[in-house]
This record gives sequence, structure tokens and C-alpha cells, in this order.
Amino acid sequence: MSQQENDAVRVRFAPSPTGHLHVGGARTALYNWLFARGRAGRFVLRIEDTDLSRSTDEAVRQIISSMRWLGLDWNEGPETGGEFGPYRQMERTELYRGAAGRLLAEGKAYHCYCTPAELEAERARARAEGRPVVYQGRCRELSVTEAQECRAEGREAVIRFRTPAAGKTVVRDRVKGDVEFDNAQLGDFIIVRSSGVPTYNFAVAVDDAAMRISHVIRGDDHLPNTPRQLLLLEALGAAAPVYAHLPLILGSDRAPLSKRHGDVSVEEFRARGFVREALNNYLALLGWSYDAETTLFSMDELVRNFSLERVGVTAAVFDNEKLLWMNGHYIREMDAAGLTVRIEEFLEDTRLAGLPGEDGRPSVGDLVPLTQEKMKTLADFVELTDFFFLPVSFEEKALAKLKKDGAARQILSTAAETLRQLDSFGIEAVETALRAAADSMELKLGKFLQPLRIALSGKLVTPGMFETLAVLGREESISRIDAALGMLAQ
RNA sequence: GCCCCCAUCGUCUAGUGGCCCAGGACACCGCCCUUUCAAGGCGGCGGCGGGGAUUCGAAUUCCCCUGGGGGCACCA
Repeated sequence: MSQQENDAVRVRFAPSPTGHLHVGGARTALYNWLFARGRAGRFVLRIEDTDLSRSTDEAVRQIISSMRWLGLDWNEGPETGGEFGPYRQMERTELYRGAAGRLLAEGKAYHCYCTPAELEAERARARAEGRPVVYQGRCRELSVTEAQECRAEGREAVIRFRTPAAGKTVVRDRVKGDVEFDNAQLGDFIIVRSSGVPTYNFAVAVDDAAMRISHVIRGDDHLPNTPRQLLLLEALGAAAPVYAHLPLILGSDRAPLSKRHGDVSVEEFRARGFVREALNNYLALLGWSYDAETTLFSMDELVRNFSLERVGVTAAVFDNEKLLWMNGHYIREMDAAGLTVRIEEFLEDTRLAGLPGEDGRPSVGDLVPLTQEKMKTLADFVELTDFFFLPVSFEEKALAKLKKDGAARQILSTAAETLRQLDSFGIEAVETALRAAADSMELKLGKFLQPLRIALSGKLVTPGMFETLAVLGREESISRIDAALGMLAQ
């Protein structure tokens, strides 16, 4: 292998497929992706499905779908393949079996016949006596006959790693610095279950070595596992990757972000009308910063500027408000055609599905210019424009305001009359005529337009009135005004 | 109980001994613009958890305390 290849950056994102892609996972994936992209490296997606009872194919699909949506594509992984595959751990069991066999043969691992119940009792005792909760090594030096007796009793065997009884293992972490762990605190941990399935730490060590992973960028919660993986890597004769542990993401109560804080999966944010640009940018800044000033970054800029050196050490609270602001920013920044496509994609699952553009109704593209600057999420498009497609349904507050407005009937009939007499129903013509009508009634424009807004939309908040009228068209506009007038007459 | 990590405005953060009586962004509060709501512009409020120590000088270094979090599984 050439020096060039030796130095190649190879990072991986290794989710366990037990649910949707959580924003914390998404951030980890993003940092790995950015790191690889910025250094001409390779980004590997590896599915860690050794927990048979919790892993599902559906979750694998969800995670893949979310990552694709975010634009975090991988060079090697499921559905893509690669020279170090397969990329689902349960398809790599031969590899683990071989590695475990080698450790066993070299005396670096041993069979343990203790039952789960015995181990639980041992842990309880240790806790009660205030001792570190670690395996005491009962089976560490079992003789051949003792082992035979255990098997004769019908006891099942797991394989444990023979952890050095003394000494320290130091993790040289790129974000946390050097962290020391006492080997004695680590204990002889299990590497292969009685079922023959490897445990997390073992599979990770074997795979990180086999896949030539150069940098492990992952969540903080894995820091205490790292010394075990380091020891395993050493026993396997493999070089250790560089580690970088990211602080976790918190909810507003400073507890780790979880479902009870509301939306936490990429899928949920997508369904609420967030765009990938905003989510990526926001997540990038949650735990990383470029300088004292800059908040807005394109993916390209992130790739160019991301570095482990500028990843922070403090856990960060997820702030929905800021994400929302950022989302609005990216929506405003899009060109009309691009935004139209995003909205059309988004609309597929909403109550407006199929409506825009049908039967002479306005299309999404017609409405984008009237709504773009008001939207914070794609979902806002629905709230802002549904009255163009659906029968007017009055919001309670809007209706009350309309009824309370003593001038409303006069305004509405004047407006209807004015609109009826127009030659053209373009925005300018409508505006000129209505401004003149407001003048003639000696009303401020806002005062004049508000009853009209409510009559046309049933809402207090809508796109600009002149644009709305023009899109609605003369016939529909006048009929809605007449309907409101009829209602007020009762 | 044991091991480990962390601590600057409400939130995300800049800050690596003097450039900081701490800068930016979101949120909040005013004002301006305005057909509603947003957006935008201008201005404001607001912070170095506590205690020691080192130093001419500490947000920045060290120690202790307090507070948060992670781990100690045949989960990952």
C-alpha cells in the first residue's frame, strides 16, 4: 500500500437501525460527510444491526431516505457497495468469527460460562459494596476440565476479551483532548454473545480496522467505549483511527434531545416543511463554528471550512426558533422556479394535494411570488394559500372582526362595484381602482382593504390584496364579496 | 457507588493572559417602512456558576465546590 493510500481519509457513519434518523445522528453524519468531502476522503455508511431484537429493515430504509434527502451521499455502503463490503454487520459475521477465533487462539480472549443471572447478582453486590461494577474474571483462568464441567452442566459460553488487569489506556481525542481510563475499570467485556453474534464494541473494532477507517467522528456517548475498542484494535494488530467525540444535543430542558421534546427525526422536520439547506446549516452550527460572525453557510462553504479543530466541547440545546428563522431565510433566497418545485414535492402529502393548477385554478408557480417572503416553512404555503382552492372558511377572529367593523358593508359593496367596472383585472388596474375607491370613502388603504381580505379569504393574514384579487379573478372575487355581504345582511 | 466529559447573554456561539468594562446570530423590546402578516432597516435589553490560587494583569492557567451530562449490559 502506498503512502498516499495510507494517508487517505476514510470516515464512517454507523447508525444502528432502530428507528428514524435522529437530528443528533444527522449531525454526526453531516460532520463525517463534510470532513470526507473537504479532504478528498471517502464517506462510508455502515449499518450496525447486531442488536437483532431492535434492528429493522424499515429503519434502514428510513435512515437511507433521510440521508439522501439531506444530500449526504456515501461512497461506500448499502445499495452502493464498495471494496470493503458488505456494509451491514449481520452480513459480516464470518469476519467477526475469524477475529474472535484468532484472539482465542492467542489467549487474548476466553470463554466464559457465567449465566446472566450470576452476572447480575455480581453487579448488584459490587454496587452495594461501592466497588466498580466490572466482571470479576471468574472464568478467566478456567482449566480444560472446569470448562468441560460447565458445558456438561449445559451452560452456554460467551467470549470475553482478556483486558490488561493494570495500566491505563489513553484516548487521544481530537475534540476532548487526551482522556485516560484505568484498564482495571474496563473489565473483561463480552465480545461474542452466546448466540455467536458479536457485541457492539467488537464489531466496531473489527470493522473500523477492516474498512481502514482513518477517523472516527461520533457522539460523545461513545467516549467511554473507546478504550475498549483501542485495546481490541491493538490485540487485533490493527492501527487505531483518530477519534473525535461530538458533544450531544439537548432539549430545551437541557436533557438529551428525545421524542418528548417534540420533533427529533429528520423525517419529521421534512414533513413540517423544513428544507435541507436550513437543516444542514443549522446542524453544522450546533457544535461547530467558523468564526465570530458567520452564521449562513452553503454546503460548499461548509465543505471548504469544516474542521475538527473548531468543533466545540459543550453540549448544545436545539433551538427550534433559530432553525425556523434559518428555514425562512433559505426559502426567501431560492429562485421562484426552485421554490415551486420544493412546494410541489411538499404538497404531495397535504390536503392541497392535486389542487393547484387543476380546473383553471392557480398553480403553485402562480402563488410563489405572493408567498415566498412570508413563508418560514413550506407548510406555511398551505396556510397562506388554501383559500384559493377551497371554499372560504372563516377563522373565528376574522369573522368577529368583520362583523364588528361598522364600515364593512359599505366597503365591500363599494369594492364589488369598483371591481365590476374594471376593464382589466391585472394587479395594477385593481390597485389603482381600489386606491381611488378608498380615497373616495376617505379611508386609509389598510382600513379599506381589511374587510376585503376577510371576505375573500376568511383570514386575517394573506398575501397582498391586489395580487390576491388578480389571481382569484374577477368572477370569483366578486362572488366571494357578495357572499360575505349576504352573510352580513343577516 | 465507581469511571469519564462539560460549564461565556434565555438559546447557539466568538474568545487560547492585556486588542474584552466580552463580539456575532436567534429570540425578546422599541422605532422606521407598510394594505394585514411577514420580510427589511435602525436602536435596545441581556452573559464570563461560586470560592480560592498564579500573575503587573484572567472569560482565558491551576485547585476545590456546585451544577449538568455520559458510561459502568449477552444495547448501540
